[in-house]
Amino acid sequence: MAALTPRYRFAPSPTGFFHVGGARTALYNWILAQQNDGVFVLRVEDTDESRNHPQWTQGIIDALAWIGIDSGDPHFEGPYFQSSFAAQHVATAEEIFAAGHGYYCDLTTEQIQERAKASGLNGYDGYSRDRGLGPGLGHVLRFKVPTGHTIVHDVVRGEVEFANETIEDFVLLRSNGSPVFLLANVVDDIAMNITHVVRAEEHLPNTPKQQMLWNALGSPPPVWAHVPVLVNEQRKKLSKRRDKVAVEQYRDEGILPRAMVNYLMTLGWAPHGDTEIVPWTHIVDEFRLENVNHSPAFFDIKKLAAFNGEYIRMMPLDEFIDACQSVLHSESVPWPPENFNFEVFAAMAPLVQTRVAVLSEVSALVDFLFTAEPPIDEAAFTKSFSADWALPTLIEISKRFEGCAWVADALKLEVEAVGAKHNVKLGKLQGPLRIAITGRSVGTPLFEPIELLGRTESLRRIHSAVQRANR
RNA sequence: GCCCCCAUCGUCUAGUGGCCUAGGACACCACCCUUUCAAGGUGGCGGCACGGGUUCGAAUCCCGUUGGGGGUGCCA
Repeated sequence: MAALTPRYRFAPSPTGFFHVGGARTALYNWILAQQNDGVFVLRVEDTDESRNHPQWTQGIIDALAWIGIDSGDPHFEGPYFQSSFAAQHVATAEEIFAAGHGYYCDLTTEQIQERAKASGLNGYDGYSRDRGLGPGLGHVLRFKVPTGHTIVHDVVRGEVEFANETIEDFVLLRSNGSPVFLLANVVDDIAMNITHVVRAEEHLPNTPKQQMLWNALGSPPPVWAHVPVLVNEQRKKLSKRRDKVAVEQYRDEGILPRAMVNYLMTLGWAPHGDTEIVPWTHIVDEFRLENVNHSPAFFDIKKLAAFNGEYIRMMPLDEFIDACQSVLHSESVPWPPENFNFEVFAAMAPLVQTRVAVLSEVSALVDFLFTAEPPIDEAAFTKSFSADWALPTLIEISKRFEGCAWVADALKLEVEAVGAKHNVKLGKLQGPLRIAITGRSVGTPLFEPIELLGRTESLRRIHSAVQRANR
């Protein structure tokens, strides 16, 4: 007998953007497919065709590509659209009915609730099981849940046992004849020879229903694995409404895909050893589904940013400069500004690289070099010039700057000389100068950018600040 | 209500009965370095939810309690 090719399905819903929780599950499936020489099957899940927009699916594929899941790879298959198999879903439901595993029911939701209230029991009581109803207007097809127990063998959690009596006869076909998600899912999984279903924990309570369906259709159920969900600070499942969850958003802010992937993999799982920053190949070698944690994990943006900072600092300089190109923008300054100069930026890049965690922070460190009139932080300005030595020393510095050699080291020496004279340390003394040049009180080392800015412009800014302080 | 899952520093985790005085990472704090801010270095703070068992021995196994989450749709 030929060995069965393992097939892992990744089944996101077609909502315009891609969820970080989904990204992690995708990664798990992708790693498993690679480890076992299997196939990663992408199926976009919605029984309602009107929601299958091509651009949404493309968004999912782009996001997958960003985190390193390549749709051109031989291990990648799809995308498939669940809604395009609707006819098959209905036909299968009818098979189930014909085989005696289902029955039609004409009760409305209100009637079911009334019966439940009257009997004191929960949910639907199986009222129509033996009424012999056929398909018809207002009739739903329900699955006849057998007696006994259903045991779900889960790679992550072990055996989970459900008493079938606690599971009501669930709907397969709506009264308008359309199939429900639960059924569509199983039919598609069987049709696509799916062998492993790795998905979020929230699906665990529905798994016995799906497993019954697999059995009713004469197929051995797949290997199940329910991984913990990602939660917000309130410990609630990450929600698109409340939380910042779009992978694309992190991409646009300058999170590096390697950092994102590495961070995501440390939620619910950890590589061996004392360091969590590990290369992707290492993760692929070491990851085991059996070792995935059982409890929900908080998606910590601060830690993500810290990982990203590490990855930024690991980059060779030219790669860093290159990565900056795509994200150089800021809200206050249109980017790239008129007088953007690549050479100048490249000269600044080494000073910037250790000072950002996210690439979008880059512009705020260099924008003053490329704008005619950098906006001035008023509060910082006032504070910097409050010392009695501030204005006189700055004037003195500007005088010295008029004649000295225009290189960073020389500029620094001039400022230090003024400091020695007034008995003010360089760290303090450079405050007013920094505000004058950059408009801010913190930033990269000062003298390199002053050199890059040039004598004329630097002096102009200093004079302008002196005037402002005099007002 | 009913069903299911979960429980180690603030957070993410290591831990699979003795290597645990519970290890690491992020965050936080202090110091060093320093041209502000970072980066880097050193150190610090901080945890096995609770109660019963089992065992010579429990973070680890069992039961219960409490707390959290999820599911329970003619949503996906």
